[in-house]
Amino acid sequence: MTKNKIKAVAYRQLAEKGYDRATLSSIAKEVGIKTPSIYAFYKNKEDLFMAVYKDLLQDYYLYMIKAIEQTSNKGVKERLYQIVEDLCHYHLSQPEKTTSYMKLSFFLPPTLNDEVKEIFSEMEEALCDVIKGIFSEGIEKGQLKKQSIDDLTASFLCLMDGIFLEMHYYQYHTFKQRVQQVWNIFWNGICMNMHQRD
Amino acid sequence: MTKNKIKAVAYRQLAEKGYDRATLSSIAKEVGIKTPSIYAFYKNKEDLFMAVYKDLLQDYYLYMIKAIEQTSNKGVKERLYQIVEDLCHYHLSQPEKTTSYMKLSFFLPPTLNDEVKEIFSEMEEALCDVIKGIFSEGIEKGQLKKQSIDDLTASFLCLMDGIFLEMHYYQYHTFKQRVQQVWNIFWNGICMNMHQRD
Amino acid sequence: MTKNKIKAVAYRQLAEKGYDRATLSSIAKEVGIKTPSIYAFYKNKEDLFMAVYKDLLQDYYLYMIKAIEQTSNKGVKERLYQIVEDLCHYHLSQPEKTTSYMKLSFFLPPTLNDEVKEIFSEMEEALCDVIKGIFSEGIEKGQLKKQSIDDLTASFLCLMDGIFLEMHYYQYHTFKQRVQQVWNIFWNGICMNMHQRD
Amino acid sequence: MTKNKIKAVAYRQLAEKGYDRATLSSIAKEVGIKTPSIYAFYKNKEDLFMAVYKDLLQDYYLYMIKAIEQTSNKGVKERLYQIVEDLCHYHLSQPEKTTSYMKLSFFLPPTLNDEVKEIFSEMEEALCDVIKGIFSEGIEKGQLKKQSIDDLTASFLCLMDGIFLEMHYYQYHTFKQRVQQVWNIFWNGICMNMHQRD
DNA sequence: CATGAATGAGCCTTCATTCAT
DNA sequence: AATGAATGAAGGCTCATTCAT
Repeated sequence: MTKNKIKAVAYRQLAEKGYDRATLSSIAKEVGIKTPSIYAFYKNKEDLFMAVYKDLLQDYYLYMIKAIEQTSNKGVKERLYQIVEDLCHYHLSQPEKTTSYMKLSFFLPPTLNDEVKEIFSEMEEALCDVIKGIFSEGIEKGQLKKQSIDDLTASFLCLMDGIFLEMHYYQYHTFKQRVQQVWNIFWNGICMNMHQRD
Repeated sequence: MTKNKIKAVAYRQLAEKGYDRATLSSIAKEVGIKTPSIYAFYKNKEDLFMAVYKDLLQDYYLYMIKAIEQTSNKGVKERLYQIVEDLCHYHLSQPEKTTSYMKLSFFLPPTLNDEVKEIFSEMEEALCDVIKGIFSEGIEKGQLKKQSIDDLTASFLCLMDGIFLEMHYYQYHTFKQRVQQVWNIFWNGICMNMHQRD
Repeated sequence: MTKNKIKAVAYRQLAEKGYDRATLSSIAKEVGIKTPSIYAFYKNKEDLFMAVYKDLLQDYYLYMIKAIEQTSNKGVKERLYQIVEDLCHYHLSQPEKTTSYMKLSFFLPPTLNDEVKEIFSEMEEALCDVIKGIFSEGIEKGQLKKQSIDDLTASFLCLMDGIFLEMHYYQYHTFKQRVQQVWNIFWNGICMNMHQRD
Repeated sequence: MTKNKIKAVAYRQLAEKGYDRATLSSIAKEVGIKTPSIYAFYKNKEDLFMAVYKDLLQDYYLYMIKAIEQTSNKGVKERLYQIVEDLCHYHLSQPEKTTSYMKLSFFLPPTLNDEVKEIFSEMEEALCDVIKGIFSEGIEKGQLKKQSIDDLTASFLCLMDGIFLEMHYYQYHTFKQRVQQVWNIFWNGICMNMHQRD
């Protein structure tokens, strides 16, 4: 279906060049159609990229939610670690998506901003809820020190953001190593360690 | 001096709109000159933004180095915390610089990329060295657990990156709170805590 | 067809004003379209004028070759004279082409130079061959004095160049007269004149 | 004297790039001054190039007149040949002047055209007169066949134009050879050859 | 004399978009 | 559904020129 091919290319070029340099004509050329044909499927450049953005966000969201749910029968530590792992895996396995995602975050054309931000907020909230649930459980079960759940969540999300950013600077191996360390330190900071952290 | 005014405006618009949308004509208009006048001072759009970028990087670098040096007589914990504080202060006190800085990181026009990356690497290396020094000292003095210094440094930088990214999403108050938490957890993960973390 | 109309106008303006002053916008205006429309047909200003040049050279070449071939059943003197006549006729009947042709020779934008020169060389070579053939025949038949064919050809081409240049300076009548004289002198210099030149 | 240096550079660049591409700023750069400084010496770009053109024409004219006069005690053949030689020498020894001269002929900015043409005509007339004188003498002395002096002059000038144009296409050696041949043929066409041409 | 600063005019080019086919 | 043709708007840039210093 041409419509999807257009979206896919738009999305690839968004990652590569950003919104402004991802020209409708360059997209058309890569798809193998003429520029005006795009208008048969999308009202606008804005419209096209709105579709791309929505896909992008939803894709990430669905992936994370699903990944987290699959760990529901594991312990708190495993679950949290799994989330970090999943985050890494998601971005590492499709770096283009990640780049798009970043450009999306920092470089939205003003018009798109509001609508995208809304979707973004909704998603974040949902993800937050899941994570909060895990922390609640951890505290209830005595695996985590008693702490404000909101604080823990915020802290965890911050860690994920850090990792997310670093992914850009470092190469695969270096990156993996760093994730490991940050995780250890994080976990040791929040877990209920009897005499010693493990 | 017009030359500096141009650079300042370019820099403000870079933060606001990014490289592509920071038009020479829009810059000229804000400065209060006509577009071709820019060429009396800068060879190019690229040239102008190269100047902006160099300033940006150098400014940040000098600030951090100086800030760190001013803590040289304090203890390890204080020094590390101070660095985090300084990072925050730097970006919070001049959010435009930060935004520029981010756009710079993710959205360089291809030509500028190499030269900027080089400057960037040099700076990062210098910063790294300072931080490594602090960790060495901490371990020697028995304030930190014995750990690979490289690992500690990497971990600390990752934390700073996370904070850096978060600065964008959250508002002042929320942000400050999060920094606090991340810091606590980080410190507790690395310090030589006798019986209890403080 | 707009594409051809653009080329025709470009060609007229090239003759009138030369490459630099033949602005895309002035061409567009004369054609009755807006400047960017030109880009629907030609990639570039360079591209457009490349097309003009190629046409120009080919047109001249085809005309001369055809004209020469039509004299193949005549004597050497008649054939050579006919070539001179054809050259004059070609340029006199469409002076714009000639002017373009000259500007082309002396004032090519550097980029076009190489490609055009190549075409030009090919053409010249082909024309040379035909003329050499005529001289060979003339000598074999004893109508011309024995002389190096290469020299004769060179000499004849020089004569044509002279005429070509003069066409620019003088008005029709004067010019025609001069051609006559140069031809007489040339022919008398090369023909096998018994006692007297005729 | 800066004024003359400017003219010299203007003249060199005219030869190299033609009027339009010989920018005031590129001239200034080569001279080693700033663009507006040119206006201290010349009212205009047009004014500057008018000066260049006048020099060019006068230089050529003076050279030819002087060269011809120096042969006044020689025979007709020698004198005519010497003129051809001088023409060649003039252009070959300073090819830049020649190129300027040609661009001047074919590519004058419309404004300059009239004034330059006038100077040009005056010069040509003066040169014509000298040549006519030589031919008159040749006929009177019985060295040349009786022919209209105007025709002979026209014919000779045409020969010079041809040579002038060819100078552009061919390299030194080839060119010299051609000149020789054309000259022979020309002379044989006009001289009073008893039984045989020499 | 020389120049730094500034500018109006204009050039080539690209882009998103429209519309008839 | 697709495209050829066309365009308004705008962008980066160069040029000749002016003017105050």
